[in-house]
Amino acid sequence: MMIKLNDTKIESWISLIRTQQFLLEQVENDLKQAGLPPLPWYDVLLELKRAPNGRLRLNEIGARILLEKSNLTRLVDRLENEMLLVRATCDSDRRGAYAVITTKGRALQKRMWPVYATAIENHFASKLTQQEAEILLGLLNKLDTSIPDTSPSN
Amino acid sequence: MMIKLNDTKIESWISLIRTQQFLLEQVENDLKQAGLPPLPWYDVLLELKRAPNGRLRLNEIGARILLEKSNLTRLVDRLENEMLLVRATCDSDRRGAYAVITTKGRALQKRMWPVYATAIENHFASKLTQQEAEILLGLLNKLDTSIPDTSPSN
DNA sequence: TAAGTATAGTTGCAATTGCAACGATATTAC
DNA sequence: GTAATATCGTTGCAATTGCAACTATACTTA
Repeated sequence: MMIKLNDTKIESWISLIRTQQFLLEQVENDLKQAGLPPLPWYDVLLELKRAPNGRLRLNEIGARILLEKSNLTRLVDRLENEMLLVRATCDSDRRGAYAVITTKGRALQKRMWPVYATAIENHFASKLTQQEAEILLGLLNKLDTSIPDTSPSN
Repeated sequence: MMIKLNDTKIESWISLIRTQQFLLEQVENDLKQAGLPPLPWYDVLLELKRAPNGRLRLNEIGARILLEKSNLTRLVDRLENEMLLVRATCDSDRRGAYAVITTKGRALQKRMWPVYATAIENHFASKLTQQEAEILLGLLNKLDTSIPDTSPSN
């Protein structure tokens, strides 16, 4: 069963893990240097901002960003404490809760994006040509048969 | 400064983050299902196994696998508690410590590899042709100008 | 409609992480 | 040689994560 697993494939697996970890650290670091909160905050705010009425079930957020539901609960807690979003009850399904982005939340998302974008550019995008980025994207898409899609993230 | 950052590049950035996170979760999960410890344990054991005399400065381990030094200290603590390695003092630099893999440590590494390899095959390698893996590796290498190298990992 | 099962979100707890401070050496510059 | 500085590894602490248990509500099936 391991017949097909050769060195190149192992190397690219390791490289995928390490490179992502390394780049993510750099980007998180840039955010921190700029006095901004970590990336998961951005992810949540962005998803909310994009959603109609700036509201999404916790549920749906969890599907978009890869996050355990208990961790999401607490991430939302933190954002709510900072008044970046508020929770709203859901009438159609009373087990559920909405998260609704606030003006303050929208402002923070807006403030984070240029820093995030610059970090992506510096640590990632500047190292690839346009064509290479396309190829990379294609390969990554082959790898995740089951991940929710990812549209441009500003 | 953001002139060059277009949607394809953003998408491939996001996809890199998500895909790696997703795949890593799957692989960690397989390890756990098999009753085996998490990947960082394997990484340390593998580096030690490869090193001459099965010994490495904590220092050097930290350089090979991406890990904060305080986290490494504690990871080594855990492995030492399980007697998978032992610490040894370093005479040439008395601030430092060696980690030395034990027979039990070598055995665990050997036991983990087939499970890890199968997981890599199932979640990653099987989704790429040989040629695609090579291209991916090439692109990833362009992205990390500064990561310590990664040779085949069995 | 009642019983059984599934799902949404929360909570408690233990394990892991990240960060800053520290002690002990090494290294550098004078 | 000695003071200043840097590095190695450890520790304390706060924040984050992962997991399992739990409450409340929804769905399914008979």
